[in-house]
Amino acid sequence: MAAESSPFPGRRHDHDACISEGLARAEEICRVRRERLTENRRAVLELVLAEHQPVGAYDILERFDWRGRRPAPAQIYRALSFLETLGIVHRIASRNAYVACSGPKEGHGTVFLVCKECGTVAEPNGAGVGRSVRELADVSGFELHAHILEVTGLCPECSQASGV
Amino acid sequence: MAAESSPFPGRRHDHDACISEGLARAEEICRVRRERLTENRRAVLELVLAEHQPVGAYDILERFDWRGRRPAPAQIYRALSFLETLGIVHRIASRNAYVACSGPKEGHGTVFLVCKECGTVAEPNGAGVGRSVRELADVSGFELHAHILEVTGLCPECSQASGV
DNA sequence: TCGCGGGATGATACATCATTACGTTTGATA
DNA sequence: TATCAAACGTAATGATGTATCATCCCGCGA
Repeated sequence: MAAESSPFPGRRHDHDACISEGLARAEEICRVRRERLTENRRAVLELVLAEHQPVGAYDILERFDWRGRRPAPAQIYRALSFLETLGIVHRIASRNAYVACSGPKEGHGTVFLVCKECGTVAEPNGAGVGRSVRELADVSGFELHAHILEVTGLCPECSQASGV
Repeated sequence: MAAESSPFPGRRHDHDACISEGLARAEEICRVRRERLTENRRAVLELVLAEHQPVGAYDILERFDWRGRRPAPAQIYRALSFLETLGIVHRIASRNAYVACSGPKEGHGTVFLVCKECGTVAEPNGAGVGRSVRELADVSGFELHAHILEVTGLCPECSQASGV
């Protein structure tokens, strides 16, 4: 049952589907917000979507060889911050790296499970944590604006591989 | 009652006491663990304790003018990571900066309330959040090792000043 | 007290991550 | 098609964090 509700992508999931879903979501959000998903932004998003591990901006830069040209860091960062405002890419502060949002679940973008072993990042439903955070803020007299929780440990697969 | 249990240091708290308590704790921990609180480490700790705002490593570097010499970054980082292993300094990843631990409460080092306005960081009791995180990890099949929650918003004083 | 060994330091260089500045291009729209 | 704001291309620079290695210092045993 844990496996069923696990937010981790299985070893053998259809990754092409992840990518096309991610792109489709981006297009939809841009359409609604009347923003432009330019070639640059789309290319950066594809490179972030390509893995479930967080990717550094300079990693993207290296992999980015769009028509033989090679962009400067600023270009990558511009695309990344645009994609962040759209909520389809999140920054993992503890790693100075970026991951694609795994879906528009409740509390998405607030909780990240980061595997120490394989680096995979999962984004579980953060509703429960969200409640705890609101309580805590209330009690502390703190006016809550946002929160991010980064959890480190071992993902189901790496945990099995090492522990058992 | 919110004020009573607020983890934020009041405007007029005895800050010298904060500093000497912090140093005393560090000495005690070092004594127990048979580690050395060298002059460097103590100097860095004092500079981190000097404020309730997170301090960047290079800020420390600038303020550090120990007998006219000027240390290199590595020295600051070495002291900081030592102090982190002791648990008396914590890194605020979202700010690339460091704060002194406000005390050995339950769940200390796991939750930080960061004021957008004045930058003050408070470290509330993270037990409730800790439970949510364990539940979440369980459900996700994730082997939990550590977690850090960074909450942004307005501290009680800034909230009063701006909102009301 | 001497000297040995491991941890801490001092110093240089370098690696990595991110932003600023500014002129040019592009695309929506009036 | 003229216009203007947004996005791009490019160079430079700033901010943060590590690697390396010779040297120093302190606790500890002879």
